[in-house]
Amino acid sequence: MASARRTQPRTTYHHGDLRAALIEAGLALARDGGPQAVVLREATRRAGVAPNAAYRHFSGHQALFEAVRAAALGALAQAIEAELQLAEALSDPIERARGMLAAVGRGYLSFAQAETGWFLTAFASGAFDVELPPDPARTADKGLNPFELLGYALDAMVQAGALPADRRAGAEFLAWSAVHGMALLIIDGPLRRAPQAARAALGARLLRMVEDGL
Amino acid sequence: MASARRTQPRTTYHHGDLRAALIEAGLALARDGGPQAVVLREATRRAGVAPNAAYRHFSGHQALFEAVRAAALGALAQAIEAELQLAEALSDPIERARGMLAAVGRGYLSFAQAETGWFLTAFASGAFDVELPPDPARTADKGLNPFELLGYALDAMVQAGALPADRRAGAEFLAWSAVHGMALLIIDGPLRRAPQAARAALGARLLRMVEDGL
DNA sequence: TGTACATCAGTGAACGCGCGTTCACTGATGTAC
DNA sequence: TGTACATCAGTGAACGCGCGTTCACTGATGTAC
Repeated sequence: MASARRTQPRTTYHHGDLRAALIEAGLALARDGGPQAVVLREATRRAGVAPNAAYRHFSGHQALFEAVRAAALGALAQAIEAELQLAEALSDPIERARGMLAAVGRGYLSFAQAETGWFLTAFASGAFDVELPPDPARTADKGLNPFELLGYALDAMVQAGALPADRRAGAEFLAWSAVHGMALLIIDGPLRRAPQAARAALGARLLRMVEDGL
Repeated sequence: MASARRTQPRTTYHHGDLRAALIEAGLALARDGGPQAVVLREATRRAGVAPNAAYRHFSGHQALFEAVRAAALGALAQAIEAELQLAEALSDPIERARGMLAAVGRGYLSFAQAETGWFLTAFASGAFDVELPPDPARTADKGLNPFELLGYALDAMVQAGALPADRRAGAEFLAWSAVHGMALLIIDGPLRRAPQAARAALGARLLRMVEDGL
């Protein structure tokens, strides 16, 4: 079942960059197994190394997991930022701001569907405490985490006059709730078997609801 | 750590109602440990019975878990229905319908906070397939699951003219997304440490957003 | 009403599993002189 | 430039853990005659 799929055997005694290799392996495990699949022993197997070698680089399983989670969160940030960039190019300020908010939502929902394992890993218990990883390859350009990107879009809404300033406070939580909830309905809930088109339509409707309702 | 806390030893060889006792024990485990804590061996320990005795009543761990989950879902339905009943007493039709929708949301959010373990168990992977348990003690009066209760409130909205009929279809998913997402932000997300008053205020604001945005 | 016996609900002991983690170790690296 | 040696990154073997599950069994129940 859990095939080892280790990389080609090393020729050197030292690995080179075991820490990165373990995170990479953990990321691969998370990708198609979610948080539960991030298993220290399997990560070392894939890195072609004895299980206890991991303890040179992580204090234990928990520490490895946190690193993997941070990386997954970084991947989500990158996905959102990619969507965001398209919207930021718009010239009309209001359209631009609205587009940005929708982009964050769309990026979030697409990522949840395209990278379900990472998504669930990113938000495994306690995930919201996690800082973005300093690794520039995984941190998106703006250096913001997904939550902060949402705030960024909301700020743009206020600046453009598309959102009354007195509704700005706490608006992240409302928008995030809606989108996060729908992501879970899609991943594991009643929308699990809904066709892609139906999901997309509901997603768009949800984003409109948020925009109107904020 | 996981203290056995078994009930007083049996005097009879036969247990009496082991099936119910195991579900009850599983429910207790879920209550303060979430879905992960529903462990077959521990449930038998608490029922004062050998581990394999469970196999007389359940095909395996999975089947026991499903039963526990169904019961947890039933408890949520009951909590929602209790809120719902208050709102149904209102005389003005529009106020009544609006009150019902808000009641479902409030019931959902309160349950998530008051019975976090059960809440997470009810929505553990694949939960939405689960039928309500036939056990009348756990099934709420209307015999509807939480999702259906939400639909019931939305129907009332349409009947009262508080929601355009053409927006009715799929409205469950939008409302559910918002409320479910906020429940998770509260349980495990950035609102984890928010004071109770702040949560309640955000919850009310979220429900208003849903109502306006639907 | 009493007895034979099939059926049912439990017991006791053991299994293999894969995990995270610890121990004492060895091979490789790089720095001081 | 060469050598001694501290330091670092890996190895190999083993641990205990608790789990779900299986096996052959025994005690209790209830039904047929």
